Amino acid sequence: MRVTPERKAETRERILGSAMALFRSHGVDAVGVDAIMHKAGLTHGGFYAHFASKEALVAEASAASLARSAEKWEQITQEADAGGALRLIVDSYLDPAHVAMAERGCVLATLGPEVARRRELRPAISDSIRRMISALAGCVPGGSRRRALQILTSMVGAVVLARLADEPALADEILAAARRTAELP
Amino acid sequence: MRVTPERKAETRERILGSAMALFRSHGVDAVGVDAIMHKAGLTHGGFYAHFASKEALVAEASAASLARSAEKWEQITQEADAGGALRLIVDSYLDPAHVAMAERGCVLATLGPEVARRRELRPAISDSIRRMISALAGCVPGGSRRRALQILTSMVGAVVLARLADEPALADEILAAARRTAELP
DNA sequence: TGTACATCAGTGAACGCGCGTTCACTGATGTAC
DNA sequence: TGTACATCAGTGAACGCGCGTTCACTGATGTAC
Repeated sequence: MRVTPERKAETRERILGSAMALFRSHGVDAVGVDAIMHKAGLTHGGFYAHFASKEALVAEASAASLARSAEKWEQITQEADAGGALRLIVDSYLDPAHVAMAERGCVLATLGPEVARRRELRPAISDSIRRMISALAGCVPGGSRRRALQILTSMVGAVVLARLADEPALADEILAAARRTAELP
Repeated sequence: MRVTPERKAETRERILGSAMALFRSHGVDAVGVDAIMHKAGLTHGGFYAHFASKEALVAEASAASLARSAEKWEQITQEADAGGALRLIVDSYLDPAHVAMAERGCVLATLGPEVARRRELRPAISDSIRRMISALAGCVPGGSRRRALQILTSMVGAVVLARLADEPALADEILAAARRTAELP
């Protein structure tokens, strides 16, 4: 059943979206092409009309997920004053809701080590990391890149650690400490 | 070929050691029982004389790897004065050599998200995290638990991010920023 | 101490299963006249 | 505008392959007498 280019693009986006959510929830290797296509409302055979291989999808999905985060941060810094933007970014990142909803969470904290093992993905991921650092630096006193890195670094570590905590109290303590590193009470 | 209990225990440790290294290098799902046993100098069939299943090995290997890190930190705090211990822990964690050698690296940064998805592993992992926090708090001014959490959090995030960097300069900048969070130049 | 039997760590073939990928087919839509 | 053919997104059966696990077997060592 032939379809307009627009509808084909929509289907492709739907597959990408399903993949982004499933990879972040369960990890790249634990999610099959079958599950991704099913979540997108299709059957597995049609996958190869949109992507050359599962690996190609992994590359595109992880890069796109993180680029979306970078874009969101850039928007926030453009729409709010420096202090407000920093608060918005940090509070939403260190929100227990972010910890709980890995399927929509930051790729750095959900798939960081898995993505790092695929060397060919690093350039695209690093581009988004640089954008995130710049966005943070733009709303930090003095525009300090080092301060931006300190904040990014502790936010990513905090979410990774909070997800490992077996008690909410420990997770909350971890998130609160990272909030302090960003100099927010 | 029957064997003394001591030799059996040695073999078991060898399998565990192979698994710990391979999981950290390539991820849990990318490493098969076959590869683990081969690295231990055995054939795959013998695996089940030592572990009930691959999942049981994953649980034991990840918990043991992290417990070893916790133990190392505790030893350092006992053998050095506070300032020296903090410097030793932080410098070795934020060493580019740690970033490069994932197979011997901290489980939090190599397998954090993967382990977090297996809920049943969280208690054992959290126990080690608590020990690491206590060890750090013991060598931080005022014994501050919050300071310990801030340091742990940024160290884990820094290693995750440094492994994603496509250029050594970016990785070094990330590690240097985290070193500053620990108030080391 | 020496002999006969029991044990069981480790081997390697075999198992079922789910994976990524391929392929013949379909039918709705695009294009040519 | 209407008709005939070409295209190709999506279907679902089939493929080879590697995985986790099982199992009959082996032979070195432990135990009983």
